[in-house]
Amino acid sequence: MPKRINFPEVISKLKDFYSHRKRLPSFSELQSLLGYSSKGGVSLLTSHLVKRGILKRDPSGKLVPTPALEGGIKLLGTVQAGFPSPAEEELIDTLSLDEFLIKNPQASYLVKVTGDSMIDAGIMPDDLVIVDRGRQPRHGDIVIAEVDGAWTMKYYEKRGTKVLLRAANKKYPPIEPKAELVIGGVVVANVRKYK
Amino acid sequence: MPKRINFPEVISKLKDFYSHRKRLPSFSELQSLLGYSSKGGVSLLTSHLVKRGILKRDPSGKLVPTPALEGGIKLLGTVQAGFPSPAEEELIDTLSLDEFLIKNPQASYLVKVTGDSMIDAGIMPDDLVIVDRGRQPRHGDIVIAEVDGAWTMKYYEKRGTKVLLRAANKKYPPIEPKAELVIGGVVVANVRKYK
DNA sequence: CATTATAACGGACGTTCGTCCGTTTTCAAA
DNA sequence: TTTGAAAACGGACGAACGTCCGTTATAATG
Repeated sequence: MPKRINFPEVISKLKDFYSHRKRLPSFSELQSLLGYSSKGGVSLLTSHLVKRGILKRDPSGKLVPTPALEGGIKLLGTVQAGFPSPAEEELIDTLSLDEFLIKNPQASYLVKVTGDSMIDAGIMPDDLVIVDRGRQPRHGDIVIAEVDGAWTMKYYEKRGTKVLLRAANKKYPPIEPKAELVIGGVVVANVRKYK
Repeated sequence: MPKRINFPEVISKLKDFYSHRKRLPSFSELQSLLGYSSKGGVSLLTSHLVKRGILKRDPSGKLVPTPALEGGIKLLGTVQAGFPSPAEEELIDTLSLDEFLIKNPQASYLVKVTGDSMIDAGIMPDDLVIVDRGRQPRHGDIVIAEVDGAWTMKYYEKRGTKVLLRAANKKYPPIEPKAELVIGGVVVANVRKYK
């Protein structure tokens, strides 16, 4: 039996388990997962993981995962910084895109973009935008609005007491809504998946 | 005591618990959370939640959350479809951005974009790109590559046996790497957060 | 070689967990 | 009013859980 714990391997197995099962393994599951033959050993191991910040204990003393386990993504500076080697991976911060992009999960929706009316703002056809409908639009926001019975995406701009809806594409003229302006929500993020 | 279960309220409380604690509540926790005075009642309730697809049971019989609980985001069609009312929310599919965008969590990184070299591809300064470094670049992919000691983002294009790195901005001329071309990874997604 | 610290073993123990089942309450339909 | 179905109560039960602790094994140090 070895004396050193292979942390990268343990962490990767934990990640695997958590991302597939959406819960942490119990001690006995960890036991067979990692090849221990006693629960005591597992107990020691988990205390190390807590020290390292891989796991933590919630108010009631139960083990819960930290962001490091939650299927998130490692965070880097800018491209210039280059890429980390596997050895230094443990130092890197992990981030959940869901939590990062979505403030109000209950009131947010993912909508596929059609048309090129916002292309100059970097929003292209087939992109997905995250729309928060529980948010008051402010000058400069991109909003989903109902215009003449159809829903479109536009910049929301205040001109004195009036409101102007402007596309990010010179092909389309700005719109000044007549009576009532129905806002479906504010675009809080744009997401594009390649391939 | 009522006879009908208030599912929206139960679901919202479950979401709350899961998104904050990263685990499901135990039966006794559910009991006090929902104001039951017996575990039997909770047991009945959970079986309803399983039937409705809010929870499910994993191979070992333990309760685990479905995507509907996992802090994900509701999925809609295109903008034209308009917005759902709270009443019909239960029907909507939920999606985790992490799982949707990231195939290889272990080998993926989030990198902040500097410069405007890919602006015609809709990748703007301060966007975040998800880079998968465990993937072979193919013709047309956007890659992170080391050119003259600096890391940049470019289209990866095959010209016969040679490789051309091309920016999505006419201001920058294409680059034909001389000797070795170091690829840091393939850009698999682009993410922009507003405000 | 002797010393020391860490890791794992192997049980014992008390607690919590979730299921089960008979009973009671509530509501709606007949 | 009677009947039936669904929801919750209230406990009992066995199984699983995680902690604890003394012992043994391993490896690094000097």
